[in-house]
Amino acid sequence: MSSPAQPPPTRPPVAAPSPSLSAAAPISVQPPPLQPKPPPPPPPQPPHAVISVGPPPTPQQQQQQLQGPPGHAPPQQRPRICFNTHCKDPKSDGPRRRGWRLRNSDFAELCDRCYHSFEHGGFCETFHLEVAGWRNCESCGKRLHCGCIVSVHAFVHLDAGGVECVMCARKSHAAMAPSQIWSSSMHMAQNVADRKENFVKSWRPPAGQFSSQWRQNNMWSMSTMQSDLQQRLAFEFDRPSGSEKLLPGRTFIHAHEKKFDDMHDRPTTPAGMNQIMRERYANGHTQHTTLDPTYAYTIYHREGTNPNLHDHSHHAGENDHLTARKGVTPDPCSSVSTTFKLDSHHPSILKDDPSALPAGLSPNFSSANGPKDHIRIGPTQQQQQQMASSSLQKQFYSHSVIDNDFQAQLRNGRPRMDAKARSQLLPRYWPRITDQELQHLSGDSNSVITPLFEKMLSASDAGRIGRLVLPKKCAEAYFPAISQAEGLPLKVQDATGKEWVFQFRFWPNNNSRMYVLEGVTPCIQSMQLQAGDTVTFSRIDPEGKLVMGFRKATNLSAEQDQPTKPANGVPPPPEANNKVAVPDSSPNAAVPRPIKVNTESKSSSPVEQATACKIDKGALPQKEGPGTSSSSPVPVKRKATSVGPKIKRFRMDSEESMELKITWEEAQELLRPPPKAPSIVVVDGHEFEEYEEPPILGRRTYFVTDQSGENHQWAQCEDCSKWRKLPVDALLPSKWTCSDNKWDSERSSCDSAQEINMEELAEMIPIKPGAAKKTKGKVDTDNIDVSDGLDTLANLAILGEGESLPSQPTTRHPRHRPGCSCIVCIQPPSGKGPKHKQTCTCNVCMTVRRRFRTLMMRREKRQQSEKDSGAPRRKEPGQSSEPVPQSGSSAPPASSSSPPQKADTNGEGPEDMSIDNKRTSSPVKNQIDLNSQPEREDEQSPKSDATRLLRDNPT
DNA sequence: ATTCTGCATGGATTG
DNA sequence: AATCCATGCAGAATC
Repeated sequence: MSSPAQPPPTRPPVAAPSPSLSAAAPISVQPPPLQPKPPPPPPPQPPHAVISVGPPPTPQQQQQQLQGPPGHAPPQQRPRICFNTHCKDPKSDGPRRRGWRLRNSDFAELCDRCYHSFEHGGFCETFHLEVAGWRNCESCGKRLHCGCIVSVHAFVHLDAGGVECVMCARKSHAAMAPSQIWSSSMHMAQNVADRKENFVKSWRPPAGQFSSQWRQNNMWSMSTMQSDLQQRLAFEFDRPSGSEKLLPGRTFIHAHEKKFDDMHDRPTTPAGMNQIMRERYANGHTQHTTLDPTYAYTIYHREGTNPNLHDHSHHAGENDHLTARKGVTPDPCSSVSTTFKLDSHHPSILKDDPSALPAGLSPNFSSANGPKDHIRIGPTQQQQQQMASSSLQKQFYSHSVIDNDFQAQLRNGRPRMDAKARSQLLPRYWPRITDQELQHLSGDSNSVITPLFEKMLSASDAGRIGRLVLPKKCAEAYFPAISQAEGLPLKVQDATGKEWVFQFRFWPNNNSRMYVLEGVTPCIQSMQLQAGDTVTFSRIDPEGKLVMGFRKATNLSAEQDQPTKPANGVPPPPEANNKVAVPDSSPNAAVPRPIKVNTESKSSSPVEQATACKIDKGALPQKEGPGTSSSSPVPVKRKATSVGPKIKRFRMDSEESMELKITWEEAQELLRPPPKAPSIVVVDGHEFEEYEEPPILGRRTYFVTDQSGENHQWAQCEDCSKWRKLPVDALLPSKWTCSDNKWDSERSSCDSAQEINMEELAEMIPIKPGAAKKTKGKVDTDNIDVSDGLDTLANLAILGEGESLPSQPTTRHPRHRPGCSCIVCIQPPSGKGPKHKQTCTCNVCMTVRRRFRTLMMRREKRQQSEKDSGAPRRKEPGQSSEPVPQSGSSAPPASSSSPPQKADTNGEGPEDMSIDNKRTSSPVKNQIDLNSQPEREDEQSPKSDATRLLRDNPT
């Protein structure tokens, strides 16, 4: 079912995100049983504590909010300090009124004067006039403040950049979308039954799972509604400074929501409903001037009735029914519109997108407890709600130019969906899409793209099985609800606009479910994705299409390197590899975006940033990197942990691997012959040095040729960091101090001054004049024009012409020093050019010769051994476990039993060195072949050319 | 023999 | 401790 597909004829062509967010919505609603214990009263909020870090409002607090008319004095225990940092008399007496909503779900308490300013929409003009962040509406030119929490919802971002006041945004949207949206909504409302019928053809939920059935239905026919609903819900969260942040309030909700993650078993209780209502009231979403409070109540009630996230996407049919019962005009249009305003602050709402309505009304009315739940909310509550909503609205949403309430909603509303989603989903699933990316990918400026989630492909996901495991919460939140394992086909569009149909299904697993998308192989392959790459799922509204984008893993590091984008900062440049098909920008651009999607480096919110950091740093090391949440101005209540161990795996190329790489290279440079003098073995008239011990890591030195032409090497004292000039042949241990300077008694103490100053020294060796100590691991390999590293140099020599060390395409070897004329130093990588002479005594050549001796000796031993044993075929050196006879005084197998790994394999070395090269094997290498690379090692099997050459050319 | 399918297992992560 | 989810595995289906 992975074919790019055509949706089943009988099914609506939507792979729309399901009520999921609905999931989000219900989630926000807390069922009674899970009601949190009333936390201790929040500590007094400092006047400037706009970014509230306090605990989320307790139910009691919420209740207070509900009961007390907006604008009324807050509880007495609260500090009577005006929240407005610019208030001239923050401690003035008088009641405190509720201003904008804080990120902790609470409300800024303002003195009477500031409140009035806020209420009349002149807060920013009054208090923020001198503050940065003022822009002009692209349409009407009106000045808009875009830099504070108060005004965050007074404007919308345009797809093409710039901002527009909510009024203009509303107008423009109304002009372009209504009809279609409406038709969509209406259509759904009218044909729910039919659609359901169609849908159910292939899937019929078990009896009693009505809600699921609805959700299913919604998937096909009400994706738009759903998405709208999701967005709407998303708006319930505050978005300070225009960026998403993890709100304490949300966290609070989240904590409870989590208990109900499983939409399949989400309890429905009156208490839960009440909770929801309180919350909504607190959010100021309840009513609206254009709304019928009753209707609003109904909506909430429904939601509360069924906390199931997916229930939000219920079709209009139910809504109508409910409406009728509530005495609300069943007019779809009005209801839709009303719903929108009531429940959502979603961009679409701003645009009067009716489609959202159905979604909003979706609550699972059919749920068994639904009706009862409704009933449980007594008239008193309703009244309270109405009052509260009404007043709250005034309080919070009265700044609008045209429609104060509306604008107020915008201000205080939040793309809850995203925020909520994030609160629900593990950070590793948070969509990390930048506005620019989304914009870039969004061809239709009218579309609102809402990033849903992303997932890094595991080996299994990217494998040929074609099954993409979906994070459970993501699947349940954004994909259609499924009650049967068979699942249902899901239509997904990729970045190129191509549509694919996957089978969205689940497997029973440990009393839970494991959601998978089947048939993704073709899509994955078309995107050329592999394990470690990331796929992103987003939704395009109002179409409600699911869009699947991707981001290549290779980009991760780059992304991670990007600086974190400030909350209101300029969007970072698009990531080249990010093919996220979901332009989110839309949401961002056209409307207060449900989510500031961003991801790590581009996170705009502290939380995101924190997460991002974690992803970055942690991601390398993986997920939970060092918590960076500390940097967040707001206490992040959720652990911004996880990026997942797998991610770590995939990002190994970053810091850790680099660290390893450096160490590796350094190790090569620092190899020293073992302290014990080598034995001299004579083979075929050639003397060979044979070391019994493996090489050691010595101290790094720099070889220089002074003005007089004399060669020296410079080493730094471990203790005092002074540099000492040493003879060229000095081999230093890894830990070397001035006291070990046996070559210069005058400077054999750290008390002795350095022979030359750092500036002079810096001219000779690659050190920074000011650097007392050079970090070992930070040595720039490019500057390693002088240093030692027998193995490296030897390999360089051995590799000979036409071949250079894998990562060091240079003609210089670690032992290189000015004036060195060895082949390694003078010969270009191509191998062409002057050959070093047979009499060359450079380190390279010497090492090569040494290796050659070892090899020859070994070979002789083997031959002798074979002769003795009569073995027809000699064993490979590496396989020989027999003790190697010592032909010389003590020429031990310089390197245990391993074969000469790196004897020249190309046989194309310089003529005079060719033999040596071909037959040389570094004793060092035999012990520790730090130069070797897996690939090369593979090539150098016991039957390697080197060995063969040795056999064939014993001389 | 290979691929598909469904489920189980267990390490990793979260609460 | 509970949960998630990457992966393994066995049986079935298909080539």
